Amino acid sequence: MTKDPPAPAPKRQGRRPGSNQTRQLVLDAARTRFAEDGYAGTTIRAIAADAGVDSSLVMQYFGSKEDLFGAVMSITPHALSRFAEAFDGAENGLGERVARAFLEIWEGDPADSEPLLAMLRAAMSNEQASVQLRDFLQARITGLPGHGAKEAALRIGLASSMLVGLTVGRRIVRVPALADASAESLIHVLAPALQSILVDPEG
Amino acid sequence: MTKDPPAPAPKRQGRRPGSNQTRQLVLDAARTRFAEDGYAGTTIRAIAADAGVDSSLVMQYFGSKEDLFGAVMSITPHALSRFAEAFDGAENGLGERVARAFLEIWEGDPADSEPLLAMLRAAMSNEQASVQLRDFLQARITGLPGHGAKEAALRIGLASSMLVGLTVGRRIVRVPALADASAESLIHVLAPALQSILVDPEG
DNA sequence: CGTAAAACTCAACGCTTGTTGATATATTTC
DNA sequence: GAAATATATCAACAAGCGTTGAGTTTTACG
Repeated sequence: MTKDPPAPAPKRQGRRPGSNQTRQLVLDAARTRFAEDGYAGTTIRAIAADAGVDSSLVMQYFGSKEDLFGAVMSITPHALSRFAEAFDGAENGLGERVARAFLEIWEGDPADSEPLLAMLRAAMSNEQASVQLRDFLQARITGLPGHGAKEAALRIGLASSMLVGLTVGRRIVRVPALADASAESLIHVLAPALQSILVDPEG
Repeated sequence: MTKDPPAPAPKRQGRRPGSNQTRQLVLDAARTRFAEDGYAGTTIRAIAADAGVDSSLVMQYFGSKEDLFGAVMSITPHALSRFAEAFDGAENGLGERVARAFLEIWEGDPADSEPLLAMLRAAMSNEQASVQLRDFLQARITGLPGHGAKEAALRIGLASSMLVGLTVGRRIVRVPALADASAESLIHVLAPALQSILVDPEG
């Protein structure tokens, strides 16, 4: 039980921890690169070049490529709340609300969609990303009114994977029929399908 | 218009082109590796080790990693015909037939599913695979009765991407709710959704 | 000023990668 | 057996990778 050294005024001299500006620059470059090229396809050197710094600075900031990737992969609060509010509310129109929320996020600010894209692309061959995406989807899978727990999990899992598939088709494989379609025409076909998955007509 | 040299009996001497056995061994190892680790994550050396040969032999047979990958990626005739017959027939029950055909292929012979898995995994970061998968999906996108050409393309595209998403969830990200579900319980939820995508109730 | 700390760069390391040419071993025909 | 051709191995390459440690510049405090 010795007292901690008081150090009430630890004002050390020297340069202050500074602007975080470059760090954010690196983070942005990494986010875009990982989203574009996947985990294995992205190099620290390329990220550093995009950010206009030396590759060792990237290491100094983030420790390793894996750690940098971990720092990039995250669902923004905005995207998260957008999903949550779509699931809230009456069963009626649930399918359309979810479809609309999903498409809005993907058509909106890249800062919301790029981490998701990076996660998805990397989840194909990187275990860390795979676990993260799995946990995110799993977290969405909770009580859905009117079903047993097991069937509710299956239904939300299927709905999520359907949206994942849509993103793969539109943004990654870029199937023209999907990539060129307007959000409204997608919703028109998507909404009833999602509704039938989420709300069993016989339930 | 000079006559071609007749060369009726070009019986050259030397060892005959032989068994193709090793070549097939390499091809099998490559198929499994690419399906498991993706394109970037797979190394020629690993494939060669799996097949029990030297890595230069792989190069000698297939020229390059890209060419080997091209030789691996292919939809088997069995899988192809299974899909085609599911799309044939009455609108009634179309969703269930497609869902059933799809799951049968994935639960069946790995020789049918592994090239598809390799293709899908690699399509996330490899342009060649992306194009191949896009062409395959695009080829499926043809006349669907009762709709205009553009809407038909959108509907089949959406149905396909939904099935792609299911595979991502079950086989790649391995979301427990999907990976552990039985084929029957998946079909029970999937079939009505596919039906609503493929056959517009208002059409 | 001097000094200390942060921000940043430079040059190199050990390693793995796809790919290559030389070389050795089988197998077949003359 | 000799020659020719297929099959397979070996050792090495040039390039790129993540990563490291030492060194340089910039900024802030005393």
